[in-house]
Amino acid sequence: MEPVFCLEDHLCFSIYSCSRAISRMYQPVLQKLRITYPQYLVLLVLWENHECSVKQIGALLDLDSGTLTPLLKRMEGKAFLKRERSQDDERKVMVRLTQKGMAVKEKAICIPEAFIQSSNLTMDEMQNLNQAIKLLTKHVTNFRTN
Amino acid sequence: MEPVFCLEDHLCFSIYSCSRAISRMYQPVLQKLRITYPQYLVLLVLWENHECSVKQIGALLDLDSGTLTPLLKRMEGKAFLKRERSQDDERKVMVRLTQKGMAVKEKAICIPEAFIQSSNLTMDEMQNLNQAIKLLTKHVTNFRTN
DNA sequence: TACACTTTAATTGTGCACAATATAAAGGAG
DNA sequence: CTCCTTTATATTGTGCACAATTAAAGTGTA
Repeated sequence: MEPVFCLEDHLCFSIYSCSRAISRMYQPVLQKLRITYPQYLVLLVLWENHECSVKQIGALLDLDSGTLTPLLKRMEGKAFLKRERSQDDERKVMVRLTQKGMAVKEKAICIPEAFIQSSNLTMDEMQNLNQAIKLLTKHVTNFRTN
Repeated sequence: MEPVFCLEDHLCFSIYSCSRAISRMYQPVLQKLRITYPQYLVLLVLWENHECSVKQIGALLDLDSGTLTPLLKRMEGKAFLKRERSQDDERKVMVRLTQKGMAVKEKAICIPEAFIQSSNLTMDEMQNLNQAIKLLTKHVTNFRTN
């Protein structure tokens, strides 16, 4: 009838909807660890790079200081990490995991595993989908509406 | 090194990230129409079904009243729609587009078009990706972490 | 009819996202 | 060494998301 405005066909909607479905699926596990999904992403970054500036975390997760500053403060409040100004460059705030922050890693191992199981995808399908979506993100990001 | 916790390989992250990238891409166009992305989704629903209960909108968009009630009030405030209690069933709030709400449709035509262009995907690729993501959403939604 | 149960919205509270602005430090150019 | 620009974070304000609770209307059944 009106294919252009059919909700069903909106890829943007299925992606938006999928993203929320995933974080709802994660919720029970994350709640046990006393973190949220975006906080889990920050931990992923810090497990890979032991010390990071706010800027670096933002670049990796594509989040700005308006999101990260309060989020990191909450995580510091729960003793997952420390925030302190860099000595060399007073503009930078360096973020570093505490023992507790490093320790959650063991308990979080089930999270990517649960997702892989729930997804019902083979590793190949998963990687292909991942590549396709990353490419889409890249195109969408670089696109400027005249 | 540690494939399980590599941010790069997290499909959940690429989906989350893509979703935000898309709504940022839409932002300039949506701002001209004085709506947000979730509000655009509500309009998509109402362009298809002229009158809807809050419940029905929520079922289609997978959003609850905690999100929809204030969102719909804002849209009512901007005269895109009317909210009123159903006569038959006083529990239901029926939502109906105003002339203005219907009229935006013409101006919004560029939104799905811009997305299709920006995505750099053929119609086939788009539909395949859409199906894949919907299937993933379904699996993730039905999955219960023991 | 009385009463438990279900359904539908609204409300409350917390935590993102993100635009816009502010502030302070760093890094030049002259 | 100044002035100017850039960079890094913080702050403010608006609008989602969503869990949890409340309240009111409908339904079923003894």
